[in-house]
Amino acid sequence: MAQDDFDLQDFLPYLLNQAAEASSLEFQKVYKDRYGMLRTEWRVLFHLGIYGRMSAREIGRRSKMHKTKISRAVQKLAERRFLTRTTDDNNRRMEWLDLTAQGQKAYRDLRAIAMRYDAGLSEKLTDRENAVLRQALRKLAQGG
Amino acid sequence: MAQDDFDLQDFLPYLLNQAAEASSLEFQKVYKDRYGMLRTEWRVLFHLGIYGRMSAREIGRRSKMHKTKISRAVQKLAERRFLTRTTDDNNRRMEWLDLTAQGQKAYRDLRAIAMRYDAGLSEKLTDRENAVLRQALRKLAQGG
DNA sequence: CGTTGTTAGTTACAAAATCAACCGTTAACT
DNA sequence: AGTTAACGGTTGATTTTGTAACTAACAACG
Repeated sequence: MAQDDFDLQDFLPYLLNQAAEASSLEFQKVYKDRYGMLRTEWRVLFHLGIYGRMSAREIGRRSKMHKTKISRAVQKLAERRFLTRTTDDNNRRMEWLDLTAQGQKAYRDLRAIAMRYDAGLSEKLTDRENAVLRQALRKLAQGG
Repeated sequence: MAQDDFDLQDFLPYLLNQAAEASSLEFQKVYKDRYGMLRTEWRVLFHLGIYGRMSAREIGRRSKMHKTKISRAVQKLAERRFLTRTTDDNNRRMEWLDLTAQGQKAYRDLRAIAMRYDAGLSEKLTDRENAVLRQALRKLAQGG
């Protein structure tokens, strides 16, 4: 009984959010239940796993997460021995973050799950939809 | 200096989230600064504005928001006289939610902004990308 | 040097989301 | 009717996030 020609399902910010939430749900269960991680935490883990050692600032630049979120995620990951922090000698404000062996292991485990999970999502879409979707999302993610 | 063939930018849950966040940012500013609303609140407002009178439960079913979020959003919107609540005579557990004149006005104002904003986002994409994107997102949003 | 500004990261406090337990009402079954 | 379960919605405690103000280290400029 629509009273209106505007449709929430066509409003991109809403639609994107619905899709994002629906499609993170199962993966969230894994990193949460199996590793007790938060979204921020697996993101930091993945940045280090994929790109190798970097600083918190650099993770922020790439992920657009706020520095306080990252700071707290790093703290927790360090407590749990998933990463180590080493202050840089030339610039003692910054720290290099490295995954420990344990961190690498968790990363590889989660990565495998992520890949399978992503493949499962892709199956819901045609090849063309997959290609165009990812392309379009990248444009939108850039912001501006 | 990737060490890895897995790319975060190809992982749909991540990519969707990046796009969702980037694309809600400016709209958020509007409903927050102009109406002091939370995301949950404009969503409730929009559901009532678009589809007309309904119960909190029905909003939850459609939006997949948790009932506590909705309950609190409804409270705030009622306090601010954007909607009224009427308990159903045949089932006194439930309430019918209706926008007040003031609520309708806020809705129409925000809807106009949303439409312009959505149009702006669409301009970043080709027609084909727009069509395929929305189609694909709807599939993903359904979950399962 | 000394002041001022910037950067990398942390902390404290307020705002919001989550989770479980809770009411009052209705439905289902005996 | 009497008991139990389910429903629609609320509340309170805890967790997580967001915002601002804060270190400590460095850089730039006089």
